[in-house]
Amino acid sequence: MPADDRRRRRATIHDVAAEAGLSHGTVSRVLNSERYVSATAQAAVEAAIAKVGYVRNTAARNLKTRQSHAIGLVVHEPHSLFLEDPNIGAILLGTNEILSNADYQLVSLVIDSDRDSARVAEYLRGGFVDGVIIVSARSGDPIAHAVASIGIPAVFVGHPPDISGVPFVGIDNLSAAASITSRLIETGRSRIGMIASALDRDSGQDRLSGFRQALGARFDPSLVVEFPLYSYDSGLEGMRELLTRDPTIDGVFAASDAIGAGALDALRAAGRSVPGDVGVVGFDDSAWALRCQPPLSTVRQPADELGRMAARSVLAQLKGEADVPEAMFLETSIVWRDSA
Amino acid sequence: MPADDRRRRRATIHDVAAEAGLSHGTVSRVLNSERYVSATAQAAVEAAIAKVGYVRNTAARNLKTRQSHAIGLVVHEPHSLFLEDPNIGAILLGTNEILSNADYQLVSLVIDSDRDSARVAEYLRGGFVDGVIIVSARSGDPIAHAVASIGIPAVFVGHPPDISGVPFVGIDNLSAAASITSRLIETGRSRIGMIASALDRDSGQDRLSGFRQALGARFDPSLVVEFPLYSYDSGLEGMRELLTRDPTIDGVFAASDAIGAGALDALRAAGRSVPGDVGVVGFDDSAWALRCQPPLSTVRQPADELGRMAARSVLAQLKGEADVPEAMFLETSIVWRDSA
DNA sequence: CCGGTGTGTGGGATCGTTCCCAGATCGGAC
DNA sequence: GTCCGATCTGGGAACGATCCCACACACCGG
Repeated sequence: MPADDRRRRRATIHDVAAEAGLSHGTVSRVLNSERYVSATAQAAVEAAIAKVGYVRNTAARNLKTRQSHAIGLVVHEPHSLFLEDPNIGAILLGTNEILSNADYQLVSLVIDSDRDSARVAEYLRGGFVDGVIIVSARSGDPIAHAVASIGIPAVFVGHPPDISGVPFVGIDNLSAAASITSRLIETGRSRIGMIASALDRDSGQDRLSGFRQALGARFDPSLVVEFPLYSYDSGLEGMRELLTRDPTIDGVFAASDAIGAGALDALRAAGRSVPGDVGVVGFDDSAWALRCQPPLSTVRQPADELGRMAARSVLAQLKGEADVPEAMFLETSIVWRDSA
Repeated sequence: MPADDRRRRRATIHDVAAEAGLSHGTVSRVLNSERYVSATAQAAVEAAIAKVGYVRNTAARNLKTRQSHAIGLVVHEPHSLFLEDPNIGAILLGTNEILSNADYQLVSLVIDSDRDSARVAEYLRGGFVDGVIIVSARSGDPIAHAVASIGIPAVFVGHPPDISGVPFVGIDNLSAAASITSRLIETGRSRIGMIASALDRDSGQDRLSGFRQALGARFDPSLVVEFPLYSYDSGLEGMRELLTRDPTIDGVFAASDAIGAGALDALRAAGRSVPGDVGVVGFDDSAWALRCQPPLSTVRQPADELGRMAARSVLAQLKGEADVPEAMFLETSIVWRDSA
């Protein structure tokens, strides 16, 4: 391909119109599959598009329609956890699948500091995105409040306890946690602790509540330790602490698989066998669960589907659909492996 | 904030001009920090911008300048590995840091099938991005060739063996591999194998070559197994195979930390102690290395800095800088832990 | 035969920038 | 005093879509 061929002006809607022997108005109508286009015109335009190699100029479209055709995915997590947490990746992939099929672009916005937070809020206000999907918002999250005040279509994946009126998709963390805790009880464990996490989020709170609910009268607050992050390190440290508080502990509910993996390693280091001496269960059914020694029993949550649902919800809001549900829950299930 | 305030037309350059008592031309000059703007005009415009809350309309700018102010990050990996490989995440974060500071938007393009490949090539041709950063390209990669033919600014992170003339950033995989293999020898191992991977990429090839070079005459091809993916599963399976081929094996170089983690688990399952019976070393210094039992000795490569360098290179090309270096290498170092 | 409704098409105005050209002002050199 | 360059400013013309209005035509019922 010669150099000047590459640099050649890209074909516009007018070139297509000229090639098809029609007006640019008609071409535009075909492009947007509007009504009132004859079959012959349709065919002529399509042929012309193929012939001149036309690709729509997004900038011009965006300018005229005052839309960006982009959706922001706000992830409020440290960069390190963004890489480590497989749920976030799965949500991202699911979201992207739906959006790219609908001709929308996904823009990831990671917030790791207050400075980021202000920058992202500014970005949202600037009209760079038509809608937002917010993952793992904490209570008091400035972005969540900014979104509510800007009034742009938004969805939460999980939802902060202090915001209402914004749709969200999620799972029933409470019953899932209660359910997996019950099975820990049923397998004969009597001294059961929990390594809780992210209590400033609904997921963290609800998992703790479910645990408490399942144990009922047997609930012992001294057997609950709490850490801010759903990370391996939290599990390592949390398990050490629990062993100190009560060496006879024989069951542990880890608020995430990463925490569970840390707990298993801490137990091994302390010379306890799993599931012999101590039963351990996790949450997420992420890659962590499979790679543990022994593999972790856990709650399976459909993170990719969560992402898809969230994307569909913003798109529906964008289309102005009236009946966008405010709450959407997805089913979870328990995967029973060897750790309990 | 009342509802109609929210929906109010966004301020344009003309509103700023009116507020400042100047022309829109002058405002534009301030916005783009061009020459020939008086200090008073500058100040007046800045004050007006703050007052009316002006944010530049990207669509209009992009339309006029025929640029998108976006850079594509093409990752040629299965979705699953995209989530699992911490290097890719670190590269993404580094790239994003530089680009967002330079007012560019990062667009991630994951290729997981031939269909994706065609879609992405079309996307690049469509002018949606001004430049591309290509991660983990394989030899014969259609996107890499498409980029070369479209003639848009591009950089490889690592580089495919069959492309030249396109800048790339990378590390010296060969000497790093040779170096870590040498220390395996120095600690007294005599039957040393390797779990190689990704031989269709320069990184995979060079790590194997380095291993071979370090062993010299002691190199035994029967102690090398090879898998397509740098994954945990490759390590698990590879180690089992090596143990079958030679039960007296006492040293293993895993081509990545994920592979190393798999190898460790396979060794444990086979009842071998590490580093007692077998010494294991990895590559990457990713989160995997720290979480192994025992922690993995490995090669540290600065993946985030790789991403930053790549971003800087595309930006330099975009600015039309003449002296953009074609090859950029970053230093690696060896992290000595307990596994060897 | 006429008015009304439903289709299909053409072409102008518009979105909010950047770019460029024309003109104004100001020194300094001759 | 004149000329020339440098500095600064104003305003018109794009960029390439979408949207809307005007118009042409077909068909139908009364």
